[in-house]
Amino acid sequence: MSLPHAILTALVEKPSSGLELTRRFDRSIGYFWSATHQQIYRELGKLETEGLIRELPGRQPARGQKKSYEVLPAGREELARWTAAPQDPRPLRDTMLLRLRAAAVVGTAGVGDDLRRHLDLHERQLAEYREIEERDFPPGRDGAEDRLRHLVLRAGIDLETFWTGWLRHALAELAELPGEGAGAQNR
Amino acid sequence: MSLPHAILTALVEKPSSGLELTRRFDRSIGYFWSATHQQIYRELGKLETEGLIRELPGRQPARGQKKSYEVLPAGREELARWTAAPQDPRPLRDTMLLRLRAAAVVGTAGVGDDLRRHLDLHERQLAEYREIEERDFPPGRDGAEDRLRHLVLRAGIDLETFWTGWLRHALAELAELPGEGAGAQNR
DNA sequence: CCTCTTTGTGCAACTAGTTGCACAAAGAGG
DNA sequence: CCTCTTTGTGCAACTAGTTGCACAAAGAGG
Repeated sequence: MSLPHAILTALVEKPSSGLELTRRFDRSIGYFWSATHQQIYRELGKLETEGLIRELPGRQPARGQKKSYEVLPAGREELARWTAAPQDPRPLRDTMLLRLRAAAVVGTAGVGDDLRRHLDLHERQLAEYREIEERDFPPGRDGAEDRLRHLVLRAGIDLETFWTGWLRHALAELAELPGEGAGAQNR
Repeated sequence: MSLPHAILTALVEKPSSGLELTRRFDRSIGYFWSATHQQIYRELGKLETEGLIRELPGRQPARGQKKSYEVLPAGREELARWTAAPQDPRPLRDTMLLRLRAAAVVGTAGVGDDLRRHLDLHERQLAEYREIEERDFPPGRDGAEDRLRHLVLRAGIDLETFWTGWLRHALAELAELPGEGAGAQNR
């Protein structure tokens, strides 16, 4: 439902080839809408046949057969339409929360290690977001585009802040419980 | 990947029929692993043929042909195994963030209303979580099961707190931007 | 009694997302 | 030159999740 619009957004920001898009998804757009390169190529094909994007003209095939795409007016309209349309937030699906709930009935053996690992992952992600913030959003810029993008980055930062805080709390709770590691069984 | 384990967790907590599970997913487990009744029935079938759960014996068919299931030892083992196994957090996919990023290039017309609507939804969810907290986790309880479940609820509360805070911030930012509602176009 | 609604279970078809390759061209290292 | 790796594009098969029904039994309302 949203991948085509994620790609349209990326291409409006800057026309790109499939691989460039893949890279940009890994670094930026993908922070809140992840996609694999296979998904991206498939979707580029669809968007092209639907007439929302086209191959950038005036391009030598360069290395490989690298094709670059740009967004057509119809694509921009579709993106604007989609952006303005109301949408319900998608229901949460989080494995770690589910696992803790499961641990309440089958024991907490093993989860502590993975909580620590997740804490580390989220700390790295948070650090990365902060670097991006310092680099791309120095104080004093206030174009509309910058402010909106900063707002989105802010969400990422706040989310990771929530996770690191909560994971630390979870680890502290777990430490107080009897027999983690020994394979605590309740009932 | 995780639906069967969500169901196993729910069934270990309390044996149930398909409909009861559906209700419990709407109220509790589903807060962090949502599922439709069709998914649930399908999965119950699979879990039964795999020998992880079985129909509760000694049950009159009551009304309809209501079948209740309970977890077998093999199911409990599988759940414990899954809980202890390391798993990567699944990449984020959030439509609202994507839409704001899109709004940065195609204009913010229309998003304000939906931001307000989302704020309202998240505020309700937060209120609901807080009620559950007051009702189910009065101060002073500290069985391991309760503490773990409380921890999970805490994550829900903190997440909704993040969303309400961020959405308010987003609305404030948007109000400062030129020409929302008039269909702001950049470039 | 007879309809109408609610409760409960489920199939079928579809869409979205993932996994596992395949393969061609170009450059790197000997 | 010849292999080996990297870059770039993509197909095919699968798994997970969603949507749209269908239908039967029980209870509610006249």
